Amino acid sequence: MNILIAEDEKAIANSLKKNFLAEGYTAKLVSDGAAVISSLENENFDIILLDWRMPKMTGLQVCKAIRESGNNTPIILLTALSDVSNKIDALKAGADDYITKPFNIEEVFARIEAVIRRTASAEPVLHCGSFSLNLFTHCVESGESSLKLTEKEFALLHFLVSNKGVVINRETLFEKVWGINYTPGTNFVDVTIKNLRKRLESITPGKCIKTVYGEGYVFLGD
Amino acid sequence: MNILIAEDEKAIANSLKKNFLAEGYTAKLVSDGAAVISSLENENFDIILLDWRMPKMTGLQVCKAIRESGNNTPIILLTALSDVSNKIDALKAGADDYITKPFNIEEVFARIEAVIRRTASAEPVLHCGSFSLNLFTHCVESGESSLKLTEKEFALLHFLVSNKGVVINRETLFEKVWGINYTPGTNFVDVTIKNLRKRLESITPGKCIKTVYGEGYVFLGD
DNA sequence: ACCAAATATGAAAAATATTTCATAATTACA
DNA sequence: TGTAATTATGAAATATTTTTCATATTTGGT
Repeated sequence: MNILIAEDEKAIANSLKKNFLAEGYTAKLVSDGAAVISSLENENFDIILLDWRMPKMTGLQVCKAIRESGNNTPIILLTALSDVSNKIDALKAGADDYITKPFNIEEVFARIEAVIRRTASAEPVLHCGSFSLNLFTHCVESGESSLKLTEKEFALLHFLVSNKGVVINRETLFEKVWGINYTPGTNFVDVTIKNLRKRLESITPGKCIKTVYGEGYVFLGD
Repeated sequence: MNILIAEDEKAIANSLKKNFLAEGYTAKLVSDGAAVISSLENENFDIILLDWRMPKMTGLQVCKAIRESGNNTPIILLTALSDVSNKIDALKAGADDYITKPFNIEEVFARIEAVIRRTASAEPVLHCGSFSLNLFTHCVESGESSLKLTEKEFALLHFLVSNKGVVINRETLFEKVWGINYTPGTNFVDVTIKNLRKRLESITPGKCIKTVYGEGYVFLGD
C-alpha cells in the first residue's frame, strides 16, 4: 500500500507517516498542491490523503485539478471543519471520503480500507462538475439518475469534457468523433450537439455545452 | 516509480534493486509466482520485471495469471534465452516487453521508460489468448485486425471472457447482458452467440466459445 | 433595425441493431 | 438407431441510431 500525504502541518503529517510505516505501508509526504500534481505524474499511489487547507491552493482545488488531469486515485480530504456543506463540496470536487480533525489513526485506517474497497470495484468515470460520465457504460450519471447516451453522443461529450474549457471547432470534433476527414456540407456535429443538450437537460439544469459563434463548442464545468 | 522485481537469482535481483534505488525508485523483491500475485493484491506498482524461469510456475504462467486477475500493470519478462518464439509467447501471455540476459542496466531503464510511455496512453484491454477485447472502443483486436462489436455482442463476450473457463447458463447470461429478468421463450442469447461466433471467425481461427449441452456457454482461452 | 452568416431544429430517409420466430441441425440417452 | 430435447441459423419484423435536408432562429457587424 502506497500513500500520498498532502498535509501542511508537519506534526500531523509525520504522525500519519509513522503509523503507516508501522503497518508496512509506504508513504510520501508533500506540503503543497503543485507537489501533489507532480508526484502523481511520476508515481502510482493507492490513496491520497489531502488536507483541506494548503498553501496557495485549497485541498478542494487540488482535488479538482487531480480529477481534471484524469487521475482517479481515491482521495480522502482531511479538514478541521465539521461543516456538512464542505463534505458535499468535497464529494462534488471528486473526493471519495472526508475525515474531520482531530481524528484517531484507527479511523484513518478504517476509512482508507473502506474507500479502497469501494473504489476498487468502481467503473472509471470522468467527473464533469454536477454530473459524471461513465466511460464503460456510456452513461451520464447525476445522483440517482442515469442516462445512456448513443455512441456518437457519448464520443462527442467525452471529447468535449476531456477538453473542458477549450473551444473546439466543428472540423476537429467531426474528425475525432466520426474518425474520418471532415467534408463540408455535413452538420452531424450540430445535430448531435442538439440531441446531447436535450438529453443533458434531465441530468443537469445549467447549459454546460456552450456555442462560441464562428468558432465551435466548449464544455464548461459548473 | 515503484517496481516489483520477481527474480529467483539473488545476485541479479539485488543488482537491479540497487540500481533502481540509486535512481530514486522504490523496488520490491520477490522470488516466486505466488508472491507476485499476493504483492499485486496489496500494492500498486508502475512496472513488473518478471523472470522467465521461476520455481514452481514459469514467468509465462505468472504473466498469464496476472492478466487473468484483471491486473494491467506493465510487465517486462527477463529471460536467458534469445529464442524468438519465446518473445511471441510472452507477448501473447500479456507481457509488454522482453529483455534477454545478460542485460546492462541502461537497457533496463530504457525499456522501462518505453513500456511505461507506451502503456500509459493505452486503453484498457482484456487479454483473451490470441486476441484482446478493448473495453473502451468495444473492439476485438488481434495483431493488425480490429473489429467493432455491437453492444449486446460486446457485453456478452465481455462477461464470458471475464468468466473464462466457467460455464454460464442462459439465464445468467441474459440477466447480465440484457439487465432484465429472464423470461422463458426468448433466444436472444443463442442468436447473439451465433453472431458473435461469426464475427470472431475473422479474428481468431479456433472456436473459443463452446456450447455445453444442457448447461450453457463457456469462453475457452487458447 | 437590417442583413448575411452561422447555428438550431424538426422530421424524413437510410442504415444498423435488436427481437421474434419458424425451421434445421445436433446432442444425449434409451 | 430412434427420439425428444436442445441448440443453431436464416430471415422477417421492430426498434433505434445515424444521416440528410429544408426551414427557422440567432448572432455579430453595419
